[in-house]
Order: sequence, then structure tokens, then C-alpha cells
Amino acid sequence: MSQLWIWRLSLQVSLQALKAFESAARHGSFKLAAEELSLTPTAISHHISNLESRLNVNLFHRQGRRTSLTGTGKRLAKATSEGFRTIDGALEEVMKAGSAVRVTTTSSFAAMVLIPSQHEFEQANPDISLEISTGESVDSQSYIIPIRFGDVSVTEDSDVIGSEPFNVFGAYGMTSPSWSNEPVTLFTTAWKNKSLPDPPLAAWLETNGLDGSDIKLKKFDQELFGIQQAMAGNGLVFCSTTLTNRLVKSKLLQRFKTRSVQSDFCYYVPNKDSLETRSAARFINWIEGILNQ
Amino acid sequence: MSQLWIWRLSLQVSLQALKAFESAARHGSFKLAAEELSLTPTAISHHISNLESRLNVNLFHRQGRRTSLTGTGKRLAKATSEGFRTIDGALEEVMKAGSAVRVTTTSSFAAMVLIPSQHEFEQANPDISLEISTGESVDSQSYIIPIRFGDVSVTEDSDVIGSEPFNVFGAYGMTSPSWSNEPVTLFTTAWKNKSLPDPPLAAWLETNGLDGSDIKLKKFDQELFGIQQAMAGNGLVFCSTTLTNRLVKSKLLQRFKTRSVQSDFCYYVPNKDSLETRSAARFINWIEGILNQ
DNA sequence: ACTTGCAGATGAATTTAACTCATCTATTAT
DNA sequence: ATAATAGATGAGTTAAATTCATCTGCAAGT
Repeated sequence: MSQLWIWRLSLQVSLQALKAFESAARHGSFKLAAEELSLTPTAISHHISNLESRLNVNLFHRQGRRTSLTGTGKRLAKATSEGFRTIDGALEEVMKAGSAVRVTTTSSFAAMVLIPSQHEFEQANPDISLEISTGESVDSQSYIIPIRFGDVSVTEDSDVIGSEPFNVFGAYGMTSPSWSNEPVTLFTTAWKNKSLPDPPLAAWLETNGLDGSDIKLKKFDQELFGIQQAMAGNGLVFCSTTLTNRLVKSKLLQRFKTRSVQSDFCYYVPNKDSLETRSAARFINWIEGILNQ
Repeated sequence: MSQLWIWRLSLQVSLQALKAFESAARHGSFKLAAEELSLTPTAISHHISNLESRLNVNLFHRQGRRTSLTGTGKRLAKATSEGFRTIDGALEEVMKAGSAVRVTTTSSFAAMVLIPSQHEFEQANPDISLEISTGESVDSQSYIIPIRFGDVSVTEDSDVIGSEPFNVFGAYGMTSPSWSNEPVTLFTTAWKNKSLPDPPLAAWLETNGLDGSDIKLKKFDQELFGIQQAMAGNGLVFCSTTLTNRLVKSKLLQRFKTRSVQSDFCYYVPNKDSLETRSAARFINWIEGILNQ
């Protein structure tokens, strides 16, 4: 109850007036304070005299056109400056988080999906700048959004942004391989993270009736490399359709008459629903659109 | 220049909105925040959503009728609470100084002048409470106004609030002493502070042509005691007219046909012109009126 | 399942406060 | 002296904060 009164006391003075005072005190000039706050010197003068009446103290000595802080003024200025500095610092941090979207993800997803679309996103959202990073340097800054690749069975459903059908792709223009007659070089992935299941190659072969084919498997630890090999015409790649969508559209890769199979993999954003910036929400919405198109 | 920008950034958000947010965050409830700030919950809601749009972040999770801070909200709340607390603390200090006048002075001046008029001052200035203290405990709190007794020659003219004519007084109703015929008991003062000159008794005797009188001098270290002796009818007192004015008016003391003499003493307030509270200015004005009436 | 109560959201209307403009004063510099 | 500058002052204007009426969504109690 008495605590409440203390707050009420301070609330009888306007914070704007305090800000005006703080600035005037810091600059030692009403004029400069007015410039800083984009106001007229008159406004500063009004604020300060208002403050002085409410507090019943003189904060500035007026010696004609020269002004100087009184002792009380100095003490108040010290506190207000410190207080506003604390607040401004935090505000700046928050605004930094709000003005940009920082994403970290796997090399493959970054290189094949995110980076190629970055420009398009920024065009569509001119007020948001998109920063993409990859690698382990997840310094878990709370405002960096991780897009992770993982096992759908151990992921919160609500966090998933895209499921991962797998299929086989080859360089654009190549003839469809005759799986039965000749050996086929197939690039696939052995995840660095051992707790992830293997790509669903067996399921894919079965779905497409290619169980007995003569396949020379070559494994990379990132899907990206296999895709690049396929684009270079060095073989086919068995990988997620998410990564190849854009390349197929832009006729750098092609799919054949094979059917894709669903995998246990997905891309997800941990705690997707509790993202705090609106830019982040717009980004997530946008990336989901891309993945499910 | 970049420093300026930082301030400008934060100024795009209203401080009132921040205060509303801070309170809501602290209470975990818009309703309670509204009560604390004497506003409606609607106002809090508007402020916070305004803040959220400007910062492009969500500060609260809305789960229907329940709200909880987001991580960003928590961080901002921490800073704003701390900042406003700093400011509120200082404001409280300043308001304390502004709402009361604290004076410290000599025992004699306090007892003979200040305390008897205290009630009258508070009647005339109902918004100001007057606190009087005496003694050495001048803990030089900057908002305690010292009224000192001193040598006019070593005091700034502008600090003087009253000069000190001296005269002789006796109990009211006693017959005027016949200085020439009988011995007279005269109380006077030997200041504790040795650097002060003695009371101008010689000058007074000369002025009144009483040089040869038979005077039994008795000295106290405070004028107060001599005055009390005189009131008790134990003799006459040679002291400053300031202290006796009120007693003469209220017919507890009387003056005789003697003429007062100017002394080297005065009451003064160090740095009188740079007093910072308006209450203090009113008080000084009032006390000067009393001393020069 | 259907009220009831509560916390908050939303939009329009209103009140309050902040701000500016024109004018004036006191001080400093020329 | 005179001009120029910083701030004070009061009335008028603009912009912000606040409320009111209304609506939504959740939770608890029939």
C-alpha cells in the first residue's frame, strides 16, 4: 500500500517532462535539448518549469540567458540519465531484434533454399532484413532463429515447417536411366548426426519397383554435395524434394518418372509458436509457404 | 552523431507506454497495472500493443484471457523496471526536499524566534512543513538550511537575513533602573565560538551615556539564558533585539529609554541565493519579514 | 452443453496534455 | 548603444492518451 503511494508520487510528474529535463541537463542547454528531442525550446522550457512546480524545487539556476543546474538538479539529472540509459539500452536491443530476422540452419538448406530466396523475401518485406548463417556457431542468441533438420518422430508437431519427401534427381536433359540394364551411380547422404535415421532409400526402391537394380552408392555427409554432383552430370542424387524444388523449376535438375517417398525427416523451428518478433512470424510464414508450394 | 541516433530511436516509443508495460510486466496483469497507474485496462492494452507494433516484437503471449511475458518482454521488463526504479528513487528524494523546509540554527534563535513562529508559518503555508533543529548535528544534508549567527564583516552581504542591534531589556513591569545610583546586574554573552567579537556593550554604554555605571556582568554562552534570567526578574539582559522582539510584544520583556546600538553580528544563510526549493525561498522570505519588521 | 464471469482486444469518441507561435525580457557580444 | 541569443510566458492548436461501448475467448460452475 505504501509501496503503491511511492509509485503514485513519481507518476504525478510526466515522464516526457523528465526526458526533457534529462536532455537539457545533459546538454546544459534548452536549445540543444530541443534539437535532440525534435521539439522547440519553448516545449523544453514548459516541461522544466512544470517539473519544477510539481516537485517544488528549482532544477536550474536562471541567470538571464544562461542556465546552470542546481544541486538538486544535478542529483536528479544523474538518476534520470542513468535510468533512461538503462531503458534505452534495452530498447535498442529489442529494436535490433525486431528490425532483422536472423536465421541459422544447415549448409544444405541455406545454400539450396534460403539463400536463393533471400532477395525475394527482402523485396517482399522491405522493412525486414534477413540474415542467414550456417554452422555450429549457434551462439544461442535468443533472437537467432534456428531452422533444424531432424527426425519428425522426436519433434513437436507444431514446430514442423516442412516434411521431407525423398526422390531421385539427375542433371537436366539427361535421359532417364534404365535401372535394370546398367549400373547407376547414386549419391546419398550419411548424416553427421548419428542419431538420425538413414535416408529412406530402401522404401523408395520398393515403391518404384527397383529393388534389384545395380546401384553404386556414394555418400556425403551433406545433401548439398550429392546434389552438386548430380547437377554436374556425375550421377543421380537421392535427396529431399525440398532442396531440389528450386533447381528443378529452374531446369538445373530434373526428376524422372519415379514416385517420391515420405521420409522421417522434417525441417522445424524449436518453439516456433513462441517466436517473439513479428518479423520472425512473417519469415516463418513465408518459409512455410515456400516449403509447401 | 550515432549517439544521437540511439536516443532518437528510443524516443519513437512513448515513455508512458513503457511505464504501462513495466507495470503490467511487474504485476503480470493489465488490470492490476491499470489500477496502479489509475488508468483503465483498455489504456494499458492500447499502450502495450502500440509498443509492440513500434518495436515489431511481441512482449506478451496472449493465451486467451491469460497473458505471460515473452523472453523479449522479460528482458525489456527487467531494464525498464530497473530504469524507472532509479528515476523514481531520485524523484522521491527530490520531492522529500521539496515538501518540507528543514532548518538548523542556534538554540537561542530557534527558541526565541523560530519555534514560537513555527505554527504561524505552517498556517500561512499549509503545503510546507517546517522542521527545526539545533545543535551541532549539522549532517550537512544538502536540503537542510542553516541559519547561522556570525560576524557581518566576514559574511556575504547577499546572505544576510537580519542585522543585530543590541539593547538592554528587563522583565515587564519593572521600574527603569537608575544606572547612576545602584549597582545593576547585567546578563550578557560570551560566545562559545572564540572568533566572534564580544557584544558591543562598551558602545552601548557610551551611546547611552552610562559609562560610569556600576554594572555586575554575568555571562552565559548563549543569549537565551540571559534572556530567561531577565524574564525571571533576576536582572537586565544585554542582547540582540531580534531575539527579544517577540517577548517585548507579548509583554514578557520590556525595553527602557535606552537606544540600541548596531553590532557586528548578523544572522545569515550561506549561499542564500542558490537555495533550490521553492519552499525554502518562501521560508527565507518569511523569516526576513520577521527579522525586519 | 449452457450460462456466467473475467481479462483482454478493438475502434470511435473524447478529454487531456503536449507543443507551437507570437511576444517579451534579460544577457552577452559587437 | 545595438544586435543577437537563450529562455520565459500565455494563448491557441495539435496530437496523444484515455475512456466508453462493444466484442472475443477462456475457465468455472451449474
